[in-house]
Amino acid sequence: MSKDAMPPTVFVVDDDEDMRDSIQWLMESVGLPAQTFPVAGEFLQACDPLREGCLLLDVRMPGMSGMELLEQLNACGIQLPVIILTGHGDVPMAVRALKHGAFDFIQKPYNGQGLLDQVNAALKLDRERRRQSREMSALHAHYQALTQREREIMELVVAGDSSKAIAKMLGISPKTVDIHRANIMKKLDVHTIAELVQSRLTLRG
Amino acid sequence: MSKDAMPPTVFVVDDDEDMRDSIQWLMESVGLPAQTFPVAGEFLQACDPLREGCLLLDVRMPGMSGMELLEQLNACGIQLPVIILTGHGDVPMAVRALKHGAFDFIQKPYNGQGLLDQVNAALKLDRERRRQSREMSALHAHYQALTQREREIMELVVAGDSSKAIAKMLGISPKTVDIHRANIMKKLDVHTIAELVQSRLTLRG
DNA sequence: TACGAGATAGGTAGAACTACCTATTGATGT
DNA sequence: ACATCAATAGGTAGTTCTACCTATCTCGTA
Repeated sequence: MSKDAMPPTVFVVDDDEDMRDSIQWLMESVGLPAQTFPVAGEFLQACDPLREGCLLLDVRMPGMSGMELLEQLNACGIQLPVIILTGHGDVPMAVRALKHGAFDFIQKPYNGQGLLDQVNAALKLDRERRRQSREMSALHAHYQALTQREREIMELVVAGDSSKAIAKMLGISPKTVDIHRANIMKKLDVHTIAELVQSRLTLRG
Repeated sequence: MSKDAMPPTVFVVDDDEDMRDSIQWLMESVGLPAQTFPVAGEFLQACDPLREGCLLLDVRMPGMSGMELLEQLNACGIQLPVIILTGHGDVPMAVRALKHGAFDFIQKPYNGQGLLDQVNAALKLDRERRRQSREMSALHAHYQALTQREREIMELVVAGDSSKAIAKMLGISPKTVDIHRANIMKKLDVHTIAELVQSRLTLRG
């Protein structure tokens, strides 16, 4: 089974074995595969950005703390939704976690159904993010197929310049600009200016 | 002085008069105008979306709670950055506030400089939001000038349909579609399809 | 009732775009 | 040395868009 065809997984990082086991049991009781790690570093090693899921993360642990791991994941650009689950939380810590993009901050002892609800919400968010990111990457692949000259001309077309105007700017024949335009449209698989502009704006402003 | 030319103001809602006075003193000591309210409802009445600033909000108060006010502001679409400032906060409350868009959640007794830092950050966010919103509103005003039929046709044009195709869809003459297109371009003050699509996409995805 | 706005539609002319075709030049890689 | 790709450019035909013009019909309002 290829990685991105694997089912969404609930990753758990907690130094307390009983806690890992009970969360794993809870998740699997509703059919959610869970994978547990006793230390943050181990998860970071094994972490694969292509794996779909969410992360249940303890804060106070030997070695790297949960907060550090959260910030590390941000720094790596890993978008996995993170639910902080801690027995020693306070308000400033919760604020800091949420400001760093944590999906939720829950205190132990956790409420089983409440935790499942949040896990499902987190998984839904991850699915949605990956769906959007897939749409982008298809466009992005096409965009990569463009030559330097084609990209240059594409920007001018998207900005609203006519072939004639572009030709004047670049000091080439309008005919050549038309050829480039045709190649751009073909490579990006769009058929009108409107679609071209839309796809360009979808790939960052 | 017109409302939007007024300086950014720090609004304070707290039922404790000493607290209001000390915050007001703190803000004015660094040249920030402050305006205080003893109850949430009073602020909601006086609240003007055009006034620039941020809101320092207590949670536990007679009448409407700070949390209710925060959610009320969201419901009204008022974007003012809100800093929750409370002596009786706990983790779930902080999580709830931040998830409802609060800018920060600070526990009393507050640290003077820390609070000022957050207030300044909140004011900066508000400035930035209003700058963007001003850019939109110029476009938006033009968009309001369009008739229903023109908007309908604009959507189709932006989607990449040709005049002929649009005419067929609406059961009218391509000529009429051209007339509408010309009116749209004139009213929105754009001169090419590319500009039209760009301005449309700037006004919501 | 008369006026203006909005939607409808036609004509004409020119500009711009699109889809085909061929062809040369220079760089890059096998 | 030969093949491929990128960039250049021309031709021709057909479609689409744009910019002017006039005109009718219907509504709601002054």
